[in-house]
Amino acid sequence: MGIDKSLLSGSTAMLILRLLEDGDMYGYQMIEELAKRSDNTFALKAGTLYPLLHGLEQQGMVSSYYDSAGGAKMRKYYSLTKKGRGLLAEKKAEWQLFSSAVNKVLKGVSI
Amino acid sequence: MGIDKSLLSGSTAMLILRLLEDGDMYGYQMIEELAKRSDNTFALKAGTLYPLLHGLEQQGMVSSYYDSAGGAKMRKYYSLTKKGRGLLAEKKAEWQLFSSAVNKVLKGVSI
DNA sequence: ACACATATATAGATCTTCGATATATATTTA
DNA sequence: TAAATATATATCGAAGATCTATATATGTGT
Repeated sequence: MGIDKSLLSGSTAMLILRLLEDGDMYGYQMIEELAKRSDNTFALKAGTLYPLLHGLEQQGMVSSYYDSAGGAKMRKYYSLTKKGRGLLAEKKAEWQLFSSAVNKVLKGVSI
Repeated sequence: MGIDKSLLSGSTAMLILRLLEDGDMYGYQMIEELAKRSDNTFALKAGTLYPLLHGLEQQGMVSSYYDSAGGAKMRKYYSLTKKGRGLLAEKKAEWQLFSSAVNKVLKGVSI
C-alpha cells in the first residue's frame, strides 16, 4: 500500500459509497477502481471489502444483484440506496471537518 | 466528540508529536491544547493518551521528566526527542499523501 | 470539611483492517 | 490439451487503536 493502514480506519466505507455514486460496481472492480483513482495509494484488500459490503447491505446502505453482463462469469453488483446516499453525505461532511481540524493542528498556533 | 473516532486512527500520535514540537507539555495539557487547536473537533480521552505516550516513550520518540513548575502539583512533562522529530516528519508526509488520495477519490474521475 | 477540577494510570470491550485460506470460473500460455 | 495465472467472492483469526469504566491522588474554591 504505502500508507499506514490505520489512517484508512473509518474512511473506507465513505470511499466505497463514493465509488457507487458513479454507478453500480462489483467487489473486485471496486478494489481496482479505488487503486486507480487514488494513484495506487489505496490497495484495499478483499478480506476488508467483502465483510464491509455485507455490513453496508445489512444496514440498507447498498443493495445487490447478480448479473453476467454479456456472457462472462457471474458477478455480484452493488448499488447505492437512498439511505446510502444520506450516509455518504454525512461521511463527506465528517471528513471535511476532520481533515481541516488535522490541518489546523499541523499548521500550529501560538500557545 | 462529533467526529467518528475511527477517523482519528493512526493520526493521534502525529498530532501529539506536533504539539510537542512547540514545547514540552504534560498529558492533561495535551488534551486541552488539542481540543483548542482543533476548535473542539478532537476530544482525546485520557484512556487513549496515556498508553500512547508510554508507547512513544518506550520507542524513544519522547522523553519525560517530573516538574512542579512553581509550587503547584507534580506534573509529568513530555519532550520530543530527535528520533521523535523524524517520526513526526514521516507522519506528516504520510498524512499529505493520504488526505490528497481521499480527496482525489471524493472529487471523482470519469470511469 | 466537602465538592469539584486537575492529573495520571490501567483493564476490558469494541471496531476496523489485515493476512491467510478456501473455493470456483475464465483466460492465457506452453 | 493441460497447466498456470487472473478474476471473483467469501470467511476466520490476529493485530492495532480507541473507547468506556474504573482507580487513585492532589490542589482549589466554597
